[in-house]
Amino acid sequence: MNKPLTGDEITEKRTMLLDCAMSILENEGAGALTVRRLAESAGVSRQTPYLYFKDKAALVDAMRIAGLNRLTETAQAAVAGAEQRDLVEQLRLIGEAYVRFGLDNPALYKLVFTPIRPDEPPTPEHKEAIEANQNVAEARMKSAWQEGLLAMPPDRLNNVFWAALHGLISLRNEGLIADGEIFEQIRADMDYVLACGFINRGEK
Amino acid sequence: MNKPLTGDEITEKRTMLLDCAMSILENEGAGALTVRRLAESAGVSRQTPYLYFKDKAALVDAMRIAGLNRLTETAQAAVAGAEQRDLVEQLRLIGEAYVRFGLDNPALYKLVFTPIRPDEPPTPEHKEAIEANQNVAEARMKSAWQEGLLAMPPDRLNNVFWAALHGLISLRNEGLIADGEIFEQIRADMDYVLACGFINRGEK
DNA sequence: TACCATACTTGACACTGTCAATTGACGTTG
DNA sequence: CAACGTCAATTGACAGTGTCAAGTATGGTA
Repeated sequence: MNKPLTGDEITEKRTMLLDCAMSILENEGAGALTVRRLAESAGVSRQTPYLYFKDKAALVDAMRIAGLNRLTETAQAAVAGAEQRDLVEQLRLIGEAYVRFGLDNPALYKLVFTPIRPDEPPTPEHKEAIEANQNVAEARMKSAWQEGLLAMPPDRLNNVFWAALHGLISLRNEGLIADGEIFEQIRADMDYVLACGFINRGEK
Repeated sequence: MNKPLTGDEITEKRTMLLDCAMSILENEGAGALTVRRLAESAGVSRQTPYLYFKDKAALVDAMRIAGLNRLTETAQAAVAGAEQRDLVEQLRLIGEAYVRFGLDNPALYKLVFTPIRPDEPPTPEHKEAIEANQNVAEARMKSAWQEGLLAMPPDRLNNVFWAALHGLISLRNEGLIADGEIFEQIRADMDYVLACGFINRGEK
């Protein structure tokens, strides 16, 4: 190979490397995620990842965005068939999908929400991915707001809602909540938060 | 020096090393926190820290616990003179101290709430420190619960309360909330969460 | 005075991220 | 058609990391 790569070839190899990195992260933990290990696992030479990612930090950033998008899709899929149902019920489904994702992919979840370079601001792409992620729940809340169902502005309710989920997942990832308890807990917490935000909840 | 160190000497040197590590973390960021750098800054030889901490992970664990205790003390100090005031107001003070701590010591805050070894459970000492930290707010909520002021069990309200704070601080640490906004936001969010948890809030 | 337990230091190693020089395969051009 | 030049890909090298293991030195004890 000698000629300049087409844009497609570049993104293809990038996603190939990203997938490899993802499976290393899931299967062997964050500690095993090293550039050399990635190169070996991808069947390329040591330095090749640097042709597609400026840094290791850039690689991890890309992983973060990919993980975030995956989380967004998971949440969207959770409400895919329930568009007609109660808004509160939809939010419950979203929250549950969110927590399940955090439990199923603890390493990825932590990676997604742990910035590597605290000094530098997040890239626009990253910011966009986060907004898309938050929007899954927030869009529902905006609908509810327009229908006059909400006791507080939707972005604020979404903050509290998301923060409560995030806090619970973090607590569990630190081993401070037993696996068995967390699903009841998340359900009850969601109910409380939503009860706080909605003027009158639907049923049961 | 040749004779066995007394327990006091050991803990003295341990805390000396811990303080050094803390100031490195604050002044130069987490990336600069290396064992060699710590040794140099403490005026001892490369390997000396290993005489007092089994691992680098053990050192960081100790820092985590120290930071957690410092946070606990900060929160306690925030309500020290306000024991007689409204419970909701006390919780506001605690929450504000909490957020202020997170903003003032972002590196330490992140360290405290980021487990290094996700596989191993937290040590008893760490667990104890976390419980003490959570207890600052939870004790107030238990009082309120006994006075019949709460709409939900105190531990659950505390979960939501703490998770909302933690989520907000994390968001800011990732640069997703501007510094100027966060204090109004935290205040409003606290009000909402407490309004959710308390049957009837105090005043204003 | 000789010893020796023990705090501390230095040597060494495997491993990391990453820069710089090298290689090697192809389309272009003389 | 052959020499070239371009550029993906590889390998060499280096500083820096955590940490084991061997060495050094110091001061109480026999």
